[in-house]
Parts: sequence; structure tokens; C-alpha cells
Amino acid sequence: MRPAEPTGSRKNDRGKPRSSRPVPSLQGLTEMAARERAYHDLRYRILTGRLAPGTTLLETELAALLSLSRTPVREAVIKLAEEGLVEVRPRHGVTVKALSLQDFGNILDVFSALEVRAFELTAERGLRIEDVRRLGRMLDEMENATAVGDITRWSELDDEFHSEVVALCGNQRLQTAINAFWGQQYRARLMILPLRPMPVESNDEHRSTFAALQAGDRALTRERHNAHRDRADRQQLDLLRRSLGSNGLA
Amino acid sequence: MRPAEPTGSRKNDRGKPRSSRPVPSLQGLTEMAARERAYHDLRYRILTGRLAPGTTLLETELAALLSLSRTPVREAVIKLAEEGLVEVRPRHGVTVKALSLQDFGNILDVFSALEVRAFELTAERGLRIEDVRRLGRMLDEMENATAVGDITRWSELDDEFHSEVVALCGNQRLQTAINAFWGQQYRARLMILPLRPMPVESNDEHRSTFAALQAGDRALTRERHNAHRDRADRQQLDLLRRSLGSNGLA
DNA sequence: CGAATCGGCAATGTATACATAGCTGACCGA
DNA sequence: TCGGTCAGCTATGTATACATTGCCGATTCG
Repeated sequence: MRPAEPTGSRKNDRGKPRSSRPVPSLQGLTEMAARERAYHDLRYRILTGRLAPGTTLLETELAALLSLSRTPVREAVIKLAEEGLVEVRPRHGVTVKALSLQDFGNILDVFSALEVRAFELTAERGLRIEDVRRLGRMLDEMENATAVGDITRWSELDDEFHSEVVALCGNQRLQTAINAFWGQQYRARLMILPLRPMPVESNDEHRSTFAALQAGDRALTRERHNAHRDRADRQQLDLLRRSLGSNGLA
Repeated sequence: MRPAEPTGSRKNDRGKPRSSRPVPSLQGLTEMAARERAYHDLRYRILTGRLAPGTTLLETELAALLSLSRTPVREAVIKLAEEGLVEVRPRHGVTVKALSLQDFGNILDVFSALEVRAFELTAERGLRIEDVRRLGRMLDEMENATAVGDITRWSELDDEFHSEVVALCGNQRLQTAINAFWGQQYRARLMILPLRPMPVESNDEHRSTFAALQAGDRALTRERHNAHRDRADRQQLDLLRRSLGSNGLA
């Protein structure tokens, strides 16, 4: 009846800003508390497609799947439902949500609004020299990736760049909100990744936003990053629309 | 051992847009499921100050307070913690969070970014005639309230106007996110309400935003509402700073 | 043959039981 | 007297038990 594993570490991880993307990686899964374990594990499976959209499972089944009792699983499921990754239908189990095109658009709208604000705040706070260097290196690498046609690598770096700037915004609540919505767009992004054209425009826009950030110009940063997001979001929606004919799951 | 009350109604209220603010009113509290009951009840008590910042209670005490078992109370508390209204310290109970000036600033930053986006979307969708009429009436009433110096009434209408426009944005996720952050700024707003000068500027800005909305001009709406929020947020922060000397609770 | 109602069943929501971990305070040793 | 360690207690986290609710299917009536 030992509830959790060895449980050597703290579970209450309200740490400092933490720039890490809320991404699949799932290293120290065994050393978390059960609730967190359930949450991260399920989230991971959903985001990577291991639990496909439409999949429906009972709370009991999930608990069995994770070797836990229903209580922590249930708490994790509630959280996932609040994030919009699953839907709980009272008598029918929890279903991994399929993202319609409209859902994806809605998510991007929220996500972009938040990210632009984060960029603004970062601009206002100003970048330290080491931040400038690090971000600059990322942009260099992205351009390299573009040059050699490695769009997967490019996409990773893109995420990293964005989340790095967000991490510098100094507003923990904003960051948390962004992370939640980030998770939702991730699946769709993955899907259309291979379809994307080489992101020359994005590279240019990044450079231009970066310049505004360096200059500490909030208004300019807002304007430029907003334009970038608008265009990129539209492009992504187009790709998605084309790739699933407006009906499909992500 | 009867879990919930008569429970005549649905708890899975993923209904249509619903313009209702997530406000204290708490009518049909008895007919909800226990978890929702706990959540709304606690939230109500916190937002209205009945549970003052700094108050610390054990899960058991909360359960007793609400005449429920720990399970639904715990789930509600987790939700409140995610919203940032309380803090759960593993061995010390749940504490109603005090909002520092910085917290309040952070909250406003997120809230404003989201609200501006919602206004943009509403502009893009366009207002129906009845919406125009309703919103117009609200603005009239607000100006009346200003004229007779009824700032409480003005503030209610202000909330109503904003949430009404948000409700028309057509993005449920955005609305949900806004509501969560709305709850957090509410307490501080209440506090500074009596200190506010008569909001002539706000009235003008509302009119101007309203015009942009009517025109269906997304960019203009963004610009104007963003300016409004910027100014209003700054003003509120100033008032708060003055009223509690930068340390205090809200 | 179709539709409506009733009964059984199973999944959830809630309550409770239980075990662990961390804090408090006391006692012992220096 | 002060500091350190250990033991006990209590709050939480997890597991389990239990009751309700709502669906599905079967049966019966029109």
C-alpha cells in the first residue's frame, strides 16, 4: 500500500522562472509524487500522439495503466481537462480531444496574444549581454538549419527561442498561462511540420524582433512580434486546413 | 452519506458562450455538485474578502466549513491554487494569497493582453444590431452613473460592458482564461474602488473603442482598447501603490 | 413492427480509511 | 545552558469503499 515510489524529491516545485519548455522529455518521472506523475505521463502520451485523439478511457483504466489508484489520476485528469487536452464526459470516460481547425485557431489566438505580451515585457526589462548572446546563437543556428533543410531542428530551435524570450519576461503567471496553451498547439504543430515550407520569412522576422528586443523598444517589439505571429498563425492554419480538409483531428 | 443535494441540474456546464461574469452572486449554490459547490463557495468567500488574505486553514477545516468530505474540497482547492487565489503549503494548510503590488501588475498584464485580443476578435466578427443597442445602453448608463457620482454602479457597468464584449468574441478558451484572471484582479479592484476619481477618461475611451467595434475595424479596436487598458492599468496600480505603500495585501 | 418504459449495471462522485513524512517539542548529553 | 537527536503526532497524499445516477437493453404494449 505504499502510495508512491521512493519519493526522494520534492513535488511542490514552485521554483524560479525556469525556462524549460513544458515539453515531452519526462526524465525523472519516477521520483515525482503520484499526482504529478499521472499528469505528466498522460500529458506526454497525449502530446506525442501515443494516446491518439478520440481515445476514450475510463478512470479505472487510466489508473491501471499508470499503476495508481483513481484519486491521483482523477486529479491529473481534471487538470488536463482544464487545459483542454481531454474531455470528461460524466458517464463515458475521458476522451483525448481532437482539435478541430477552429479549436486550433482559438488556441493560437490566445497563445499569440500572451506571447506577444511576454515579448513586450522582456523588451521593457531589457536583455542582459549573455541573453543577447544566447538568443543570437539560436538565431544563427536556426538559419543554419534552414540552409541545410533540417526543418525539425529548426522547429526545435524556434520553440526554444520563443520560450527563452518568454522566460525572460519576469511574469510567472504569464509564463504559466503560455505553457498551458503551448501544450495545446504542440500536437497540431507536429502534424504540419513536414508540410512547412522553409521558414525564411520567420527567420527574418525573428531577426527583426530580436533587434527590437535588444533596443529595449517595447512598442516596436509588440508591433513586430505581433506581425510575426499573425502571419505564422495564418500560415499554420492554412497548412492544417489543406492537410485535413477542415474536418480533422490533430 | 448522500453525496450531493437533490442535484437536479447538470454539472457539466460546457454551455454556450455565456456572458455571465464569474462573479460573486452564488444563487444556485445548493444545486451543484459538491466539487463545484466547494469551488464557487470558497472563491466567493475569497473574492469578497470573507476569507481574508493570509487566512490559513487545513483541508479538514475547510471540509468542515463546507460540510463536505475532503475529496471535493481538495479538488476545489487545487483549482483555486492553479488560479493563484490560494497557496497550498504541504504541511501548513491552504493560505489565501495576499496580492503584492507586483502580483497585481502581473495579473493585469495577462488580463489586459487577453481582453484586448477578445475585443479584436469581437470587432472582426462584427456586432449585431441588438448587441450594439445593448452595449450602447450600458455606456449611456455608465455616463449617467458618472454624472451622479455613483462609482460603484459605474464599476459594475464597466465590468458588464467589458465582459459583454468578451462574450461576443466567439473564442470559448479565451473567455475561460479571461474569467480566471478576472477573479484575481477583482479583489484589488474592490479595494481601490472608493479611491478612484470619476472615470471620465474611461467613458471617453469606451465610446471610442465602441465606435471601432461598430465599424468592425480590428486594428483600430486593438489600438484603442490597448491604450485604454494601458492607461487604466497604470492608474489602478498607482492607486494601489498609494493606498498600501507597496507592501500590502489585497 | 416500432416505440416507450422499466430494471439492471457500471462508472463516477464522494466519503472514509490508512500510511507516510515532516514538524514540534522534549530529553539527553556536552 | 544550549544544541542535537529522536519520538510522537498530525496533516496530507493515496487507496479503497460505497452509493447514486444515468445509460443500455430488454420486454411489453399499441
